[in-house]
Amino acid sequence: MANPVALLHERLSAAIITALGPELAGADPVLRRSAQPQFGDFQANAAMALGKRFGRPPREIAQAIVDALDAGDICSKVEVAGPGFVNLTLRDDVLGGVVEALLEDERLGVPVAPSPMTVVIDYSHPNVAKEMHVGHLRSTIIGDALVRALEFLGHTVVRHNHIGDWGTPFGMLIEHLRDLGEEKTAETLSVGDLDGFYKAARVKFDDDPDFADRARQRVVTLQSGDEETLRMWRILVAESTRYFNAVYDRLGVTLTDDDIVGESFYNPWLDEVARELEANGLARVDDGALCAFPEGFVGRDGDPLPLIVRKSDGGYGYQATDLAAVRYRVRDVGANLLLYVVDAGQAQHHLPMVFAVARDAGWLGDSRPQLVPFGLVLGDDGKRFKSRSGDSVKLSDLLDEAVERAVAKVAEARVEVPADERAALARSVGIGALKYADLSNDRVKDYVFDWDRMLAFEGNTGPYLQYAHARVRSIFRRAEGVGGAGAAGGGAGAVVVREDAERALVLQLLAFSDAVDGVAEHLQPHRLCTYLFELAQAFTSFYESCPVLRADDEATRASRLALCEATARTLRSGLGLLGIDAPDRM
RNA sequence: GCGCUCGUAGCUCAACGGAUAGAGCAUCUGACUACGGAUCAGAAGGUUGGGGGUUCGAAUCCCUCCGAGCGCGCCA
Repeated sequence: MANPVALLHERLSAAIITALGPELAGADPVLRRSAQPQFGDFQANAAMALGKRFGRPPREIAQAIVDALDAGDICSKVEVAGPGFVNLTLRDDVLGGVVEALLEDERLGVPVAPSPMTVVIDYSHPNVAKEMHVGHLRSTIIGDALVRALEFLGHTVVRHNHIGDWGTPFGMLIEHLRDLGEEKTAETLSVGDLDGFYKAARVKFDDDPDFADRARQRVVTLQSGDEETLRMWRILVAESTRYFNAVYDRLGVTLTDDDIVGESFYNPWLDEVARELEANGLARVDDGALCAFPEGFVGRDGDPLPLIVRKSDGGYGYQATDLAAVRYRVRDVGANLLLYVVDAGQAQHHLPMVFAVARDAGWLGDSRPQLVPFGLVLGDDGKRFKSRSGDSVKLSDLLDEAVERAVAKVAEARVEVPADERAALARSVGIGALKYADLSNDRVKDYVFDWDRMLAFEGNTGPYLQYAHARVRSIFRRAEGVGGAGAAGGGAGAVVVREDAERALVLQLLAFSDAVDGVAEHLQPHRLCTYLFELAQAFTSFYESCPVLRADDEATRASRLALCEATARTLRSGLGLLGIDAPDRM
């Protein structure tokens, strides 16, 4: 049988039409999981709103829908309750069929999106010759999780790593490179001392007027396209991206060099962007700078807030670059949806202004720009997460510590892990814990960083989920060892759902599709985290109360093995969509 | 001053406008000759920052006040 929930949705829609008339075609039956298990498996909440609309008691409407509903092949019980809820309980044989179908389906019951989009997603965006820190961590892993979910749903996703590789600081950085020598520069950047390099340049810029003059001059030379200056600029970019890639690799994200479309990429179009805005009357010169004043943005004094397209010195800044990027992503990439995974505080004026100007200029067409803002990482003092020295925490140091702590945890493992697997396992656990701790919180809120909590094997953590997965896998190792029937492959026998714990597990397996949809629709990875945690809990509960290998009879054993198989695959797949490994043993 | 975001159990967090606001941690009570106890079963813990409003129904939407964080002209 196809997904019984989807079927039920169709039948309820049909019943609404039968009961209330054809004008209700397309009405949402408001089908949800039940608030409480004792009410049933699902509830349909449409009757209350419809009662209002038709001026009839909601319970009467609910009863009419139930009378018109043809769902005997799906539900064992359908009843009206409370103010007008329709409570629905699925048949046990239907639930058994669900698991059999899931095991036949590579996609684990997640359909592809009916109307696939082309999505450009702007995330990670570190700055050349500048260290990556926790803010980049959030952008990178949230963006990466969204990418994976959107791609899984069949959308075309174009990653844009909008690295900061252009603009004023490069005068200073290139001059510092010249002073330091190319070889020494490459060495410094490749070992990851990006902050050291940047700060040294900064200090010279602030303290040495002569250096500052050279730096300012160098920006002009760079932007005018001087080949020798560009060559030095490329050294900075190449060494930095090599370092970024090393971090991405450790982090296990999908970004590659092919995804780098930095600020410099848009340089050739900036003049055109400025000219077009000026010609359209959308920008005018104010205080020497070419500014656009989109409606609805006011500054401190209540004056219109400018978006500075071209600075008074004739140069272009990030605002022009972002305008050109919108134009490029819509016109040349063909994006329907533009996502920006950015710090919530950082771009609260800037990007909405860019969107407003781009819309006024007609560059957006039917495409939709969408901020995907995220909150701060806080220390246990409730303030912005900092290292002991008070600096922002280097992302690479954070990764080191995560793996280091995981090594210690893995050493305590009860199950012998072969020595050659230990390093990889510690990495999977440490990095997974770090990512899960971040992704499991509502993206837009600040969250408190706590090593002990994230690496705990109890509670809503990465390790708990990985552990649940490893336990299921362990059953299969044993089953194979014994050589019993239906050992590994699964999907062989009929699935019989009898115990409460089996029922709860199957209902949770059935909800995977909604969880993935929720991530894509709301751009919130934490929905999948919550789902997987509940799945892991449903499994361990089943695991405690329903013997698998020692089941009473062969049919039950095969049925429960199939449940285990579906659980393991869903856990692995779900963790995979979050960018987290699912080791077979830990 | 204006704007944006947030405020839920002691702590960390959930909850497409739906029923009695749910988890985890910590606390307390149970279950170990274990298909992996890094677990499970259960108890206790709440005026959803305060006050109004809309709605059959509000943690969720609107207004207001309080509190926290962030932003507001040539840096990104």
